[in-house]
Amino acid sequence: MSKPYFLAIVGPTATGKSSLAIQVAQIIKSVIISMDSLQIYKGLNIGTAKPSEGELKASKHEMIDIVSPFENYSVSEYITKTKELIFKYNSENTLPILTGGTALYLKSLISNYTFSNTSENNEYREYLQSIAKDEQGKKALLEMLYKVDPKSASKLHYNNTRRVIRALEIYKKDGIPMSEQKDFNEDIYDYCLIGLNKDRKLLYEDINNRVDTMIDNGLISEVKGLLDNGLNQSNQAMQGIGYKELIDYFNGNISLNESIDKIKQNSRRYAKRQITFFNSFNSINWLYTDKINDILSEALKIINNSNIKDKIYYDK
RNA sequence: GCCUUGGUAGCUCAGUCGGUAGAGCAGAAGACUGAAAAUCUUCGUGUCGGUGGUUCGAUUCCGCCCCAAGGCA
Repeated sequence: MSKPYFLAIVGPTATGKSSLAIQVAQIIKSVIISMDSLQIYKGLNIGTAKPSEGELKASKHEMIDIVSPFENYSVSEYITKTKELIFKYNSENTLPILTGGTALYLKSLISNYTFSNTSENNEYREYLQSIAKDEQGKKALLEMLYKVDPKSASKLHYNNTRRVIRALEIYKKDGIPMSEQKDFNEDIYDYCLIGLNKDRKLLYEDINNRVDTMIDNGLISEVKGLLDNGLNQSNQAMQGIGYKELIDYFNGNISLNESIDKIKQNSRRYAKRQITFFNSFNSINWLYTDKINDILSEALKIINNSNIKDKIYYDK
């Protein structure tokens, strides 16, 4: 029996992943599964660079606009849903194309993280948070983790309160440390990974320009509208780049220009973090868009030489 | 033209009572298991404006020059 299979097109923001994915999807009669932690939210369109209506019509897209911006969403839910989609499309002899910049989603999928059954425990989180008020408290929290899960603790810095708390939360659930959670690290999928990147300087220029375009396209009124609907900075969806900075502007903390500069800066830093994370996947075929004329044919070449080449059906 | 205050890291500036200098921001590198566009870690050599002088030794004191801002004419 063959393994489930997919193609993924990844990379930092503003490298043309979506556009390439749509082109490939049309050629190999495929379907796109978005792999983006913010495009899942309804109403966040301009700031998340969500595909246009035309693009959404040109190819079938999954995992876009699937939750209300008032709700929280997690990797675990994403993985569960995406697995189902991969199985479903494979059963129809279709190669799904995962596209997006959320590296954790891809990593969780291909490492087959189980995430156990330890969902969030808000009461406990608040209690732990109250301990971590100052440096002493943060160190104390990490000490608590050392007592129950030294392996996880040794990998964490006491300042990374969020992760320390998460590890304690997992232990609290049923006494099994995070580092002992069953982890099926076997390759359960056949996949081909294509990464898009470009010269850092060019990438940063493109990011800056894209932010200006988003502003021209009405990002400010998009954020205003979301705020008018009752969202605020405490909503998970509003922590996205382009949203939190404009909220700071609307709250009167910074000027509009400062806000826009901050959006550009945070986008650049984000892109760098994405590159770092994706670089840790050693099976990515990188394409530098500033060095290659015909990205599409290069991408197709890679796919046709990959271990999923038998899963491509040009006509149906 | 004269007076005043400045000229130190990409930027804003601190500092050296004379022993070749350090913060914030920017930037770089990295980590990543139910918030991931999140969260976190590490990284600071630069003709101390130029040039002469004093000195064992000057970015620091003195002279002159250049540049900038403000004031007076």
